[in-house]
Amino acid sequence: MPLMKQSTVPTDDQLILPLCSIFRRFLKKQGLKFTPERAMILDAVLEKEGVFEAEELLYEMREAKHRVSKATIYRTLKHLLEANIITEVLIDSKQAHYELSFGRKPKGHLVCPETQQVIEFPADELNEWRDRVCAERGWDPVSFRFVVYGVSPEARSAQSGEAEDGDA
Amino acid sequence: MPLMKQSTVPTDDQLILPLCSIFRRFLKKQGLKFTPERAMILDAVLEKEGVFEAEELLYEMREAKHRVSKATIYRTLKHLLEANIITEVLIDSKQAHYELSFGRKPKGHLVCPETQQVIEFPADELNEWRDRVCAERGWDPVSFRFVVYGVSPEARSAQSGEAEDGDA
DNA sequence: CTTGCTGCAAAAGTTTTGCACACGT
DNA sequence: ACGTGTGCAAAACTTTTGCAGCAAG
Repeated sequence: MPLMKQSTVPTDDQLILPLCSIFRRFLKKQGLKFTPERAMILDAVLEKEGVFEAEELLYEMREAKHRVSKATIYRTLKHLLEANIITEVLIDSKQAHYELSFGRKPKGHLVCPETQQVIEFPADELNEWRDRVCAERGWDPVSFRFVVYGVSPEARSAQSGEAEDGDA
Repeated sequence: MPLMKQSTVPTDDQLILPLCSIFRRFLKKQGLKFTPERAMILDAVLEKEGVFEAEELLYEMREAKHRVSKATIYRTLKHLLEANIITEVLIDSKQAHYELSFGRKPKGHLVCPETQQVIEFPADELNEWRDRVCAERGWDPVSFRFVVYGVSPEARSAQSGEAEDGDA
């Protein structure tokens, strides 16, 4: 495989350095600083596959003996959002869920409330919807979220045991 | 167009009675009771146009001299969700937003984070997406949420005053 | 009557903030 | 050096829950 700049969707490893500098540049532009804590948090975010939560990051960084406070995690997530490196995924209203989004095509999420499963699926075609909906009203499109709720096979089998519904 | 039972979307007034009995029937089926508080909350929900929050209901019912506690509102909203009379609209992760959904076609939501505006738009065609996404993975489709984020014209003009971005 | 319901206030869970000190730039 | 950042713990907020008395079926 010959050398290529970064054309197709890069793997995680290929992503780490570019994202690091992108974040750095973003921070500098805002007059903010690139601290070890922020670097560590970005690293932790890059490790994650799919959706994650703030508390999850905190826990994993503690495991890895990295001392970062909850407050710093929340503060940094905010910057990562502004830098468009991560995105909020709206799964439930109780808690924020995030996902690495930099350089990736838009994704939808298939969620099973019973089992808490979250499956990602490609949803780039919905950009057309996004643009049309905005255009029709004179808005500038920014992004979209598409979440499908369903019953996963796992939930369905788990459900078998519980008689409940019976229609009127 | 010959006579039809209740084909088109009914107006709010037409909705009140049916929904009341539907809620009643739902409660009975679950062995729950139809109390004045629950009736009042359902009424308040029917008054709302578009998206609303729990705290909003509480406030408005206080205004109307209806004594209902916060706890009861939350508890009732939960039942209304189960009865499929209202739906959670996922706009941000901080707070739950609800919307009357009974007998209505699926809607999408256009949100401007700057101005807090929320505009509803028809999105029934996305049911096909929902079904396809589920079918491809052996899930049973339940529902979906489609939220588009954008900058509203109002936000754009408000923004004019603030110089900030300038690219690197 | 029996069982569930309400209100209150306290609890729980997530996210934010004030402050004193420490550290990138 | 200056201006931000960090950790900690307390605060802020939304939502849930335990309990004693009350009301629907």
